[in-house]
Amino acid sequence: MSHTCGTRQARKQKTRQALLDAALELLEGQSLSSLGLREVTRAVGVTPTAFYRHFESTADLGVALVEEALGSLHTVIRDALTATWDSDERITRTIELIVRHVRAYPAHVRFIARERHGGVQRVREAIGEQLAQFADEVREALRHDPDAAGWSQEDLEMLAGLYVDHMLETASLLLSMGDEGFEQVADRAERQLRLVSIGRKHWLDVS
Amino acid sequence: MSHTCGTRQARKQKTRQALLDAALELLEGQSLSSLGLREVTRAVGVTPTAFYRHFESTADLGVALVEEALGSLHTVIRDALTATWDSDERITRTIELIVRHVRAYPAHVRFIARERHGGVQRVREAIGEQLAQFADEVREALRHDPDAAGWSQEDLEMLAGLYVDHMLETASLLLSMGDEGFEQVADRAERQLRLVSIGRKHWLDVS
DNA sequence: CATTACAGAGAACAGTTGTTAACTGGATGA
DNA sequence: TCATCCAGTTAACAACTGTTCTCTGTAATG
Repeated sequence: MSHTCGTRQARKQKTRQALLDAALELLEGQSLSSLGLREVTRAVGVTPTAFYRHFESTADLGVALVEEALGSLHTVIRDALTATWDSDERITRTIELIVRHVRAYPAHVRFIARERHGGVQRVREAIGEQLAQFADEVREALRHDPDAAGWSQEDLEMLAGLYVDHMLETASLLLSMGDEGFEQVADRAERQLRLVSIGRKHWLDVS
Repeated sequence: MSHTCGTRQARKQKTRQALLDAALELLEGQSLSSLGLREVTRAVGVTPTAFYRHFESTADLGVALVEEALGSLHTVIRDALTATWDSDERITRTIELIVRHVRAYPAHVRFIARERHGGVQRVREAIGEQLAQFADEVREALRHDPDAAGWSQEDLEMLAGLYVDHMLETASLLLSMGDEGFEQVADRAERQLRLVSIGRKHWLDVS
């Protein structure tokens, strides 16, 4: 790597980011548990030993990638939750947000979908924690939703989990489709959310 | 390997199965894309070169594992679909079937959950095809269900997809829990299915 | 200006990998 | 009975892996 410009910390963070970027790109064709340290440094153009200045293993790098990938998703979710749309428009807008996010950060989405159940324990755990936090926020937002008034805490969690899982499932399904299938998948996901929405309206009728 | 007993074909299938079993066990701690050919043969106790008599690569072995793992799931699904329970009992029984299957074949479930979005394309495709077939069967069963009478083909597919995805999500969530969390997860999954069921009953009211 | 801190380079290590080729010996089939 | 087949072995190959140690040059610190 060139030692040409910028302050010390800045240059360090630059190569760190380069390592993350290169890893993310390499992970399009394999899973984290087969990602080699040398492979990453070779793609960046630095010595294998330089890797240790930033991460102590590829699993460690994976955890960093989780924060990067789910950090961007986090803002998207907060936006979707705080917006005050009516029930029907909210579904349409949410799907639109997902589609937009998949188009904007496909590698991030792929990484999360792949490593969520992947072969590296620490990374699985990191993703699990973040997703649990997402579910908590969704549940909290649902508490102030008129369509979920009077629901028990357990039922709110149940619904929040359904939404988070469905979001991830939709995102990774969008990824696996070419651009021509986007609309079809998005439409199906929208109808699925609508079905759930109808179930919500009549949930207290029976239980 | 010992050349001691059985006919020729039988011994060949025996080591083939041993390779599959060993691979499945090794895959509990990593993903397929990092599974080495030598690693598998070492676990079985045969020479690396013997591997080529059965598979041409670990990806090839992975495809074979897909058939084995989803073959057993297939019978479970058929049983659940053909049984004629009423709507409420069907949900309870279905969850019970999933729980039982996860307990009986945890390694199979883990493999499918991990490699469904994993790093090996051919295996992803093989799983995708099988799951699409599952969804087709579910959709066909839904066609004769009174609670889905008058639904369009697209809506039936939408619902079937929701069910298949939810089944897999539930199964892999059960896997990641210790035995003590089983009941809780199963209960939540059951309520989620009930929510969807309520949505089904009122689907035609609005669309 | 002199000193220290430290990101990255360089070289070497033991161990592993996938793959090839030639070989062995017991089951198979005429 | 004898020739054939073929699952598995043996040996060797170049290439690659993670990790350690020593070194270099520049930015930061006083």
